[in-house]
Parts: sequence; C-alpha cells; structure tokens
Amino acid sequence: MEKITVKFPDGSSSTFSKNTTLFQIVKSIDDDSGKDYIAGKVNEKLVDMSFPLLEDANLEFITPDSEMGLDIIRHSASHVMAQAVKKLYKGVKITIGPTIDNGFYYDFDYEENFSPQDIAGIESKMQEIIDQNIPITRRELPREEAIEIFKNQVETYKVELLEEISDEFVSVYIQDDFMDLCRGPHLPSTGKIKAFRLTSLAGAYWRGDEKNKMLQRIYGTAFSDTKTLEDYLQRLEDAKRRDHRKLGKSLDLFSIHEDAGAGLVIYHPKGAMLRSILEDFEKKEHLKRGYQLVRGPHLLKLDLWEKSGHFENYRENMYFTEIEGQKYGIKPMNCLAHMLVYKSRIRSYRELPQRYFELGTVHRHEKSGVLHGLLRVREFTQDDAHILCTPDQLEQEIKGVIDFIEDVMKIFKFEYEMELSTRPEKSIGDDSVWEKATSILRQVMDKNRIPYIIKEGEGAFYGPKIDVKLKDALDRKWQCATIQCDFVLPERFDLTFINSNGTKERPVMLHRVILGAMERFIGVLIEHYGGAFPTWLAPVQAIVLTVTDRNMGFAEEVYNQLIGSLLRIEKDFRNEKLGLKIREAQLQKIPYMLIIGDREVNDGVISARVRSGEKLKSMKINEFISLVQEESQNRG
RNA sequence: GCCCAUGUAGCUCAGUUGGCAGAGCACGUCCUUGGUAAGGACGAGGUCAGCAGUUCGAUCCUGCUCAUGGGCUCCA
Repeated sequence: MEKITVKFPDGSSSTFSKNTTLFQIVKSIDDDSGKDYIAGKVNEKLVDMSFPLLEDANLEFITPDSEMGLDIIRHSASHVMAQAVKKLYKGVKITIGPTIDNGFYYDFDYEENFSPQDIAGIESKMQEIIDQNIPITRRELPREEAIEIFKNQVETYKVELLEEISDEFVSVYIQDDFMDLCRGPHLPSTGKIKAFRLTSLAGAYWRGDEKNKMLQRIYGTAFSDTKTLEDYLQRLEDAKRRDHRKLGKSLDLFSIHEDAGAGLVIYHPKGAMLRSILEDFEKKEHLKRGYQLVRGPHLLKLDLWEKSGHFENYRENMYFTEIEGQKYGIKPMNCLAHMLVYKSRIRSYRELPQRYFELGTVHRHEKSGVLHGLLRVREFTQDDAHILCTPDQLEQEIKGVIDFIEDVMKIFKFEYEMELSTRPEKSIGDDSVWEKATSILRQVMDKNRIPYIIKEGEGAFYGPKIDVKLKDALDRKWQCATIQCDFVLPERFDLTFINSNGTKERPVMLHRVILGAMERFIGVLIEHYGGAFPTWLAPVQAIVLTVTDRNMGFAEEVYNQLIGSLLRIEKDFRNEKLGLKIREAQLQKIPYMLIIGDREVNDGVISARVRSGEKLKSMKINEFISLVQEESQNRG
C-alpha cells in the first residue's frame, strides 16, 4: 500500500498508508496529553477529523479550547440549533448561521414569531440532539444536485445561495435528517458540544438589506466546557455594571427624559463638569496645534443646504423650520459656516492651511430604533474642525490629524481600530476626484504603517474617510474620530486661494473630529473607566467628611480653602457615622476622601483616604492641594 | 424605520389567573456624636408610561401611542 509522511508541529513525523483519516492517526499515535481533538489543520487548511490524507502533509490537531476549536464548536452548535428549530417548527426555513465573536447565530424564516419561551424549548431540543451524539458527516456533491435536494426540502434560501455559487462542487454537512450547505469543518458528532446557551432573539433582514424580508435571528454561544461558558456569562454581567447608562444614573451625571424627547441629553452638574473639563482640554490641544476657534449658527437657509448637497443627500437626517416665509435647515454638520468663514475674504496661499475649530452642536434625526444612551443621540456636540489647505499640504495635514488622534487616545489609554471608507452610492462629485481623495488617504496610512481595514461604500456623501472605532463595555464598536477628505464642497462653494503665480486655485477641505461627539465620547469614557475617573477628569476630586458635629467648623474651613483653589470638592457633614459616609463616597467613585476628626482639628491637618482604600499620612491642606494639582497636570 | 421584549414610589425590583398597591435603598423627623464600605425608631411618598375599548369594576384583558432594552438597517 502507498505510504505518506505526516509531519507534526513538534517536528516529529510518521508514515501512514494513504487514505488514513485524522481519526485513525490520533488513535495510532501515542498521545498521553489526554486532549480531545475535534478537527485538524492539514497544510494550513482546516479539515474534519474524518478527512483522509492523500499525500505528504504537515498536520496539526485542533483542541476544543483553542480559538479555532471554539469557532468549530460554535459553528456546529448553530447547525444543531437549526436542526432543533426544524424539528420543533414545521415549515420553518433556514437561511444562514455563522459564528461571530463569542458565539453564533442562525436566521430563520417562519410565519409565527418566536418568543423568549420558545428559546427554552429550542435549548432542550438541542440538548436532546447533543445527548444522542449524532455523527456529523461531510459530503461533497455537484452544485446542481445540492440545488435539487434543497428544492425538495423547500429550503428556498439555500437554493438562492447555491444559485450564486460558481463552484461545480459544493459541500454539505449532514446530521441525521438535517442537512446544511457549509464549508466546514465541523465537530465529528453532536455530543462534542459540551456547553452552550442561547442568549437572545432579534430580527434581522435577509442579507442585511432592509428591503428584504425580516427574518428571526437566534443568538447563542458555546464553549469547550461549562466552566468557561459560565465565566463568559459572568464577564458579561460584570460588563453590564460598567454600562454608562447605569453609571450615568448612579453617579448622577446625566439623564434622558421621555418628556423632553428621545435622544436628547440633559446634563446634571457632575456630567456637565466632566464635559466642561473635556472641552477645556480640547480647546488647549487645538490651540497648541495651530487651530483657530470659530462659531456658526444652528440655522442656515435651506438654499445653502441645497447648494452643499445636504438637502439632496442628507435630508432624512435633518430638521427643518420656517421663519417669516423663509425656509431654514437646522445644521446636522458644521462645515457650511466654516466655509463661509473662509470665503469671507480673498485668501492667499501664504495663509494656508486654515484650521477652523468649533465645539459645534448639531442635530440629526436618527431613527427611533437606533438611539442608545449617550452613544447614539439626536443632539450632540462635535469637536469639529475643517482644514482648508493647498493640495500640496494635504498629506501633511492628514498626518497631523492622525498624530493628533494618536496623542489623544494615548492620554485616555484607549485602544482603537481604524477603517478607511470609500465612495457610497448616494454621493456627489466626479469619480476622478473620489479616486484622488481615496488614494491620498490610503497613501498616508500605508506610508506611516498604520493598520486599517477597508469599508467599501461607507464614506461620507462628499468624500472618503478614515474612522477610528472605540469599544464600549460590551465590545460594541463606536465611531469616534474621523478624517474626511473633501474636494467636492470647495468646488460647490467656489472656494479659492491665490497661488504664488497670482492665479486662483482650489483648496482642499478636510473635515475631522478627534473625540467625535462629546456625548458619545463621554459614554465610551464612562465605560472605559467604569465610572472611576482619574483625578484630572473626575467631576468631584475629593469629598470632605466629618467624624462628628464638633469638627464642622474646621471642616468648613478646609472645604472653602479647597474650592478656593479651584479643586472640585464636595462635603458631607451630615450627622452620620464615618463608615457610612466613606461607603457612599466610595460608591460615588470619588478619588479622595478627606477625613476631619478631633485629631485633624487639633493638628490642623487632613487625613486622606484614596479611592483604592489606601490611607495617606496626614497632611496640611496646601500639601493636598499641590498633590491634586500635580496629579491633574500629569493627567493621572 | 423594522423584529422581539419591557414600562409598578426618586432608585432596584416584588405583586395581583380583574375586586382599596408591596419591599429594600434613597428622602423627612427624632434618638444617637459614632475614626476608614451600611447605628436605631417613626413617617411621608403611586393617575401601576399615556390614550381609548371590553367589564358592575382594569395596574392586570384588547387596541393604539410614547419611551426603554437587545438586535437588524443607518451613523459621531
């Protein structure tokens, strides 16, 4: 019989007869690791355990607890879920069921809507299928034959998918009477699923297109064992405690009122303070980098929005009003006024680039279903700037903005991902101009070796963009910083500058934000710090606590001296026990608690307790003031 | 906007298969003056999201509206 040589990751190798499967190899080799193998990687290609080796190969086995192993488990779990749903609900059609970060889902088309009660039933049916330990087998067959089979099963979505595949042969996976179109690999049998949970129910459009039918999506997750599943669910619970909506309430930062309107944020004193700190920070950082402050109105005449293309391309997101027969649009962006600043007189190339900065409040009509705490609102303030520069300056200006973003993200210790978005369907301007703008963005990213992913067709209507995405407590991504390269609006508004030859030339405009929107950034920031802001950001930096009523006089002096030094201080002189006051200050996540008892009054000092629980040695008030000021300066 | 769920005191949540609405925390008064995460007693607090309908009677059943949560689509 023909022999083949198999090499293992540890460098060893063995010979087997041709057609030996991975199963047989595992059995034959003396493996005392006690590990369960669920799939393999043959020459870097993932395969099932039943895969027969036909030639010499490098072979690696996949364990259930590895990243790839988990992916396979989850994929098989989604098949088991689909099988369970088909068994329970006659006439249900299956569509697609991929794995996602931390889990999987499957989309179903069924006349009646699933309810949360159905989920329990589906879970127990899945458990039955798992307990039966049904073998999962792969079959390759001609595409036409697969189409026939799925047609007979009235799985019209599968037929639709198959009709778009150009391959002559396709693979399907079969467990019992259930068959699904799938590349694989899969677990050898359903019993290998040791821990799973269905997590939620949602609607989802077929192929993600809102023109298509809405399907029913069931989300789930699976792990290699019960312990890791429970750890994961626990981590989710913990993350929910960092939710900015929860902390916004308990730390008394902001509220959103049904009476006032959805998506409209009302800042309470501490939230307003936090925002003000960020705004001061922003102004300084922009002035340091050669930006100038400008300011535009909230209403601009409709004609101007028509000229810019906003009316045509952005109308459904805008609010309109009418004053004395004149139509106005409420600004959803700040660029128009900034262009009018530029256009207010003739510009020379000598004064470019012009960098106009504004904490610009905008209103956008976001669809009701997308509103989300501070992260998606209808009125928000952007740290917006428009840079008007010569085409020659464009690259260095883009680089300048990227550096700015990196500097700021480092200060907050944010990790982020970058994306480059290209021309969308609904847009203005010539292809050549879009091509130019897109390639320069790409060029700057590549030149500076900044990793990014490309999002086709997701640019702004006037130009391509680079976005920075930050994650919330539940790892959902939110766009914050963005840089948008625009050759189109300068053209539409006939912006010019006089070049060194004395002739008129067209400037380029960069639209950019660094934090993005104050609301969204604050939302992400709250979750990032879990509400325990560093001293420089904390709306309340310290709280003065008395031990008994006797100490109030000196405590009041301390308090006054501290607020006099512009520290952000609260006081709690209530007739309560110290332990209670400390507990409440701790729950409010205040960085320092200053305790004033008889000892402190006698010595004219304060005793500070840090949020961490650490007790500092007693110090004079001035020492404490310097300590906080220094810490704030270092952004600690 | 679409799918599913939810909406009870300031907050977190019980509850009534249709018959006067409950707890803890917070709040107020009093007692207590206590040294690093919850001292005690008493008290006040509700159009059970809103509007309509069914019913002798609706917080509960039905419909619509608004809002919130998880997704989809869309965006900072």
